[in-house]
Amino acid sequence: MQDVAQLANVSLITVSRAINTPGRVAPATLAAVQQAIRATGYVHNLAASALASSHSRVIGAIVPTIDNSIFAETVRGLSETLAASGYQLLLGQSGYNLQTEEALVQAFLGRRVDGLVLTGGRHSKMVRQAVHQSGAPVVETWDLPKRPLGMVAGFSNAAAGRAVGDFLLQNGHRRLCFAGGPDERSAQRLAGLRLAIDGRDGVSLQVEILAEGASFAGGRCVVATQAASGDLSDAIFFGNDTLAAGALIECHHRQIAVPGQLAIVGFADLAIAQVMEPAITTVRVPTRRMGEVAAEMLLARLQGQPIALAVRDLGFELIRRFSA
Amino acid sequence: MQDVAQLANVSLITVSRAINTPGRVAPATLAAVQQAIRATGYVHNLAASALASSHSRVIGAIVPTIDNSIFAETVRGLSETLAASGYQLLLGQSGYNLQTEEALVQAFLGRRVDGLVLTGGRHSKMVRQAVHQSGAPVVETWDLPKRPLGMVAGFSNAAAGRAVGDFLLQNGHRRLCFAGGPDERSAQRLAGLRLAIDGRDGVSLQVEILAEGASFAGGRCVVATQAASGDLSDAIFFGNDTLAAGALIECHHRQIAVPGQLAIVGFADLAIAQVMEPAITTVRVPTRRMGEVAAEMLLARLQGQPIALAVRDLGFELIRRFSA
DNA sequence: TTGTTTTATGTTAGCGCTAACATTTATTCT
DNA sequence: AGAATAAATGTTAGCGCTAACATAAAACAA
Repeated sequence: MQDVAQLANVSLITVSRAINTPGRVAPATLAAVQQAIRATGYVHNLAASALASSHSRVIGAIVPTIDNSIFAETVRGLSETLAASGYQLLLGQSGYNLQTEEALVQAFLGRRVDGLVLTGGRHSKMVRQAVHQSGAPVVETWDLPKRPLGMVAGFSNAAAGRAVGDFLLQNGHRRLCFAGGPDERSAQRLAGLRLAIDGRDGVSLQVEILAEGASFAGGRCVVATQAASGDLSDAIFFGNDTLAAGALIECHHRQIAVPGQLAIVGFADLAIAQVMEPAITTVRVPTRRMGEVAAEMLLARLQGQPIALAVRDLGFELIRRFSA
Repeated sequence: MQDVAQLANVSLITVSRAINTPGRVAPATLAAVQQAIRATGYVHNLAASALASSHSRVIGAIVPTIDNSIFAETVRGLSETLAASGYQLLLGQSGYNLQTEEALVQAFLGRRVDGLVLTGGRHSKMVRQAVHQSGAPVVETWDLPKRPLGMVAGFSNAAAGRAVGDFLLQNGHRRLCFAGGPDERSAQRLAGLRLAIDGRDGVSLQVEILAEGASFAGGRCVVATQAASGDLSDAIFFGNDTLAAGALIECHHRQIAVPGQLAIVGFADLAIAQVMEPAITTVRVPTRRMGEVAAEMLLARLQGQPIALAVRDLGFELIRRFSA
């Protein structure tokens, strides 16, 4: 930076300003500095900048896993929106594990990230404390926590579960099954489903918790097990379209009519839900939008703008196709 | 840090050592410092640490896109291996765009990342220069560049294309079609396929470049177009299992026999390749392994270990199933 | 014992930048 | 024109940590 300043015949701080707030530098000076930057091949050291300004322009995001198309879309929305404002994304995967999340939050806070994006509303006590203490703005996504840590860009899993339940019951299904992953959001959807069932006579509910939250094999397995035991449900609500697609495939193999013998409802409205035969009835959630909104909220907060709505319910939509 | 030092009755540097190289501090002192850290709720400032030590413990990775399960697995391997060694992942998406890659590399270098992971072997001149000048170790993945930028953890797309070509020709297919994305690696596979065809009489090759590299719709479209024009190929090699699956679905709709009328080969061996009916013949590539190996190479280099093999060909495997 | 090596800890300076205030120069108003 | 204001630039100090060297204490050898 010294070299640049010398070459442009200005002081260090003017170079700094030319980089950070070009509007506050006279056009001629700005041009000279930019010229000098090009000539010297100077690369602005953001680590030093972060230290001096206590402002890192990095946002930390933690998702359960990235190889699940579901969260990948959220990450994509996040990273693109942030990149457009010169912010970078530090990515962590918690593997649906609160301990791991804790370690990641600690590491991110140590790096003095300007903000944090978390998945879901369930966190260890230490995380709640550390985040609070750090004062960094946080956005929780993929849920509508009762006791938010900060801002929220999500939807109600419980309401979605309830909507599916109502839909299934309205269609005359009575022997229901829920099959999802071991995570909190899945549990919320189940709770919503239970709410729909509550008080209704003659309705049964079987619950399958699958270790792997999103695999074809998991969905196949649920149908296979039920079919083998001769105890097929009327309808299965899966925590994921991938599971639902797997189930559908198993139904083809066993010549189980869908939705005739077995109705299938998925979740997330992944591309595969549309192309399966029959197309899968599912719940569309604002996967990508959550990432974008989370980024926007963070960005606004960092620019000192007051956030009108700190908790944004981005909603969901039951997409009725042909599998239920 | 001052507080911690005072409470533990040691100097600043001893606290620093207790954190960074606990082995070089007497056990009793270490315990005292750790106690003090807990008592004060001290969070080590890694931004300052990075500045002082010029060692950020951050690795920057750039993939074309993350919502493609293909790269997501690589990112996952990367991030998990890095996290295990206390390194974090700064993630960027280039959108298959060299300009965007350039901007990201610049930003990452500005943050003084300790290493860089890039996808593919094609980069703008500026990127090559900047990376070289920065001296940061780099790993290129998903390809085996002729003129590597640094280390490589990949496989030969050309060889994979050639293998598919040989396989298709051996099976008597003569009117071939290649359908892939607009990226360099896809082009390499096409080049390999052409090598297999070269000099053979009576073999034709149609090429379709799809804007969206991985969608069901793209695959369907290719088959639909060919069928509509009454000019169906014998075999189509898709750049992606998602495309291949889309094609298969369109074949079902149009009652085109696979592989009888049309043979289909995919790429990547995604989960969907196994569950389609018929199961898709594809090329398995070391998706996740590339991320892990890239991380390991970087980590080794950063610890000053000499890398035995700077270019690692992780290979591929033609998985013969029933669609070709 | 005395000198030598090893181990543990401390002191000083500085990583590369920006905040906060100070100063200079240009512009506006009466 | 001269005072008042605004715009552009500069000076100083320090962000929180660690490298490099310096020193003190402990362990060892002759």
